[in-house]
Amino acid sequence: MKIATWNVNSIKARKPRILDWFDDAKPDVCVLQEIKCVDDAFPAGDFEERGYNVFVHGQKTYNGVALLSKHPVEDVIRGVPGFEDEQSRYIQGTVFPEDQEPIRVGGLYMPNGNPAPGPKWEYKLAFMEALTRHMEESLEDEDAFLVAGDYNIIPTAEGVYDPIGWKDDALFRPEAREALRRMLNLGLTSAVPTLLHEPYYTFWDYQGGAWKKNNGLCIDHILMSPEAADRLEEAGVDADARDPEVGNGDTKPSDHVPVWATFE
DNA sequence: ATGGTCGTTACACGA
Repeated sequence: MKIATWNVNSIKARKPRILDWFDDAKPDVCVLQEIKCVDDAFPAGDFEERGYNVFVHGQKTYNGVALLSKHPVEDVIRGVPGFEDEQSRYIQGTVFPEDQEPIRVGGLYMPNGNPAPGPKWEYKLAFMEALTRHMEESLEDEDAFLVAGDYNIIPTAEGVYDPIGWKDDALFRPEAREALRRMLNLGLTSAVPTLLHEPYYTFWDYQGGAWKKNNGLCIDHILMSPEAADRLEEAGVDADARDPEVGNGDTKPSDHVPVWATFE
């Protein structure tokens, strides 16, 4: 079973590229971030005709997340439990494959947090704390659980092309890296680094020719509970999706690329 | 040397 995450930066602007990727990558489950539309504006039909059940936690202009699954989904949650939030940044559901054990899948769009310090940074700190608490509570159930998405956190210096230049950025500040380590210390494991033993990026800014210079960041992650990690088979990053020369030339790429993992 | 991001929205903001 293949589970993917992708910050698409507008479902409307990106639709042809997204559908091409779905037809090629064929994820069983995919969480999308920054869909930038309300629930009713999400093009559910395009995914339903490909066999997906569609769950949306939308928001106009900013944010918005979705959960797509070829398998039945139950217990859908919108928003981080216990965290009052006007912004649509989290969706979760329990996926029931026909011939495998179920797995709870969370789709995350963490606040960016810039500029730091300031109210946006404070919001990010509060969100990270609430998400950590939700992860901790979820782990008590001791079943397969993962949170995939745009964490907006660079884990280590290997995850940024210019660590010194980014040291005060909300994506790389010590408090953000600490928050991610706190999640890992709960017992969660990051899927891609477990199997890919080299640095990698998942985001390249639109500005400054970042893609051509490979000025990337590693900010999209899949964190797995021990029970999910035990079932991990493969994991990867579809970096080609960032290349304007590859794929649908009429549609510009997202600044993020899909990150995925497969489970037995 | 020149211009040098994108998406949504509306003439600015967030990333």
